[in-house]
Amino acid sequence: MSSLLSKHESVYRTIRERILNGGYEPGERLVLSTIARDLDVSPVPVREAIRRLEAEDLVTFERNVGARVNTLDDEAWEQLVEMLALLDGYAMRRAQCRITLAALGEAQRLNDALRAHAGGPADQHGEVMALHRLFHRTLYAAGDNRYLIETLDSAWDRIDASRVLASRWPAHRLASAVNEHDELLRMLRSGHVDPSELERCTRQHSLNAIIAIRGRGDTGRLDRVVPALNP
Amino acid sequence: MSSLLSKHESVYRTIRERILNGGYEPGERLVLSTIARDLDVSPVPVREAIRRLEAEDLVTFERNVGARVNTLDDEAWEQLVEMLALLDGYAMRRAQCRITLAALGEAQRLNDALRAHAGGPADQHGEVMALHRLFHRTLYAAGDNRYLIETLDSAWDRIDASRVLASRWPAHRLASAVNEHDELLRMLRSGHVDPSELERCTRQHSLNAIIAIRGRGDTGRLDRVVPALNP
DNA sequence: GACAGTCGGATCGTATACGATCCTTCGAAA
DNA sequence: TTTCGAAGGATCGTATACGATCCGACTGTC
Repeated sequence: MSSLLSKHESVYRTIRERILNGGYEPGERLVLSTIARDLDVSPVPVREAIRRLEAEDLVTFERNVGARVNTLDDEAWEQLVEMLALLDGYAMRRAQCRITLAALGEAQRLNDALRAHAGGPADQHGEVMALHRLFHRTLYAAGDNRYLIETLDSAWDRIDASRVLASRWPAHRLASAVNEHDELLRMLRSGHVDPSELERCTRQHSLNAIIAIRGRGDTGRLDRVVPALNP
Repeated sequence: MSSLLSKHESVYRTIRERILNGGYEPGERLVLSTIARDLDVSPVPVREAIRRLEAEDLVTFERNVGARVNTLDDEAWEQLVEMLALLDGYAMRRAQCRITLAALGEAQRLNDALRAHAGGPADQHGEVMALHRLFHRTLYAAGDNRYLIETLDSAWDRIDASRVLASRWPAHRLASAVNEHDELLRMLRSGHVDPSELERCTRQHSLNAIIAIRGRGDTGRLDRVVPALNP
């Protein structure tokens, strides 16, 4: 007789879930004994769960003090997104010669669903973020490199946990992003696009999120170099 | 009265060290109670250490069975190096406009030390690998993006742990790598190199390691496209 | 000889207990 | 009023204990 998940595993998933969708805020303290009582387990499996979250850079643990949900200042957030842009762009390059028609169709459906939200009520931010992440995930999963996918997922997790996009993504950026997605899908389908060019455009699409959050405006275009983050 | 490190922390470092430099082989079992006795602590901090190593993808833990040092098959190894090439190339691009003369000099010294090993006895493989990794680390640390650096370090760790380079790096590859390093340093110093070009060449340098291990030969050149891994 | 079933040792999983550390609070002296 | 220091509570850190699970070996049957 055994449950499917060990206690440590289910505790891990529960805490992680709460961090990612705002149940625990950035900076919030995670007290072992409190969580243990809350989830009806002893502190031991909770400690193990927190160690894993620490290794994933979702929480910070200070000896004899305890754990807190990580916060991201503006500079850290931009550096993280910059890495995500890099990985996403390359994953797209790999996807170009591997993606199936089914995956392309799925991505198109997700982007159409996103378009339906553009200009809509701002209180569906959670759904929009989930759709947007799923759109990208569908594409980079087609790139079929385990390490790229894991690192991308991990980066997205930390971005979600930071609540930066959830609280500061400008509403008008969504429409631009949807158009850029369409453009990327066109490039994928065409079959005649230089891989380097596809990678460059995909990277630029992600970097545009930084520019939008910085409030420098938003080109919504991939076909020219926007103010470069790195000359 | 307290020691500098908690037991869990020092256990973590000890195990990690052994995994990285071959004290524990890929595939080897890590038995909690044995390690605990060996390091003179109770099994509890050992479990925490193993959880962290699991989250770092250095070991795999199976419920009710135990932990093993991770193994990398050829395909996984190539995918990991491919990601490393991507990150390293971009870190170099960032470094181009940030690196100091001191860091450039340090990198040159490390590469000169590497050159001194080329053609030398093959039993100094450990030192060569350490120098090589340090050379790259000096450069991408200059890129000054915390996430790039952490992800690169983590990827190098897993590559070291796999023992693939330690056991299969062809001796002749070292001389080529040293020349490529020189070429990259020249590009960094010149100040007139297109950032995209620098990134491309740096990426290619890392990808050449895959080609060398595959045994397809080794161009030792960065100025033309070698048989592409991704068209 | 092949196979199923049972037993036992090895190992993991978690609860509990208790000492160690930190941080806040409160009070007394300057 | 400010500062120093002691006391107490909150919380962490680790050892120990013991039940649960897995796996290999042994035995008996066909």
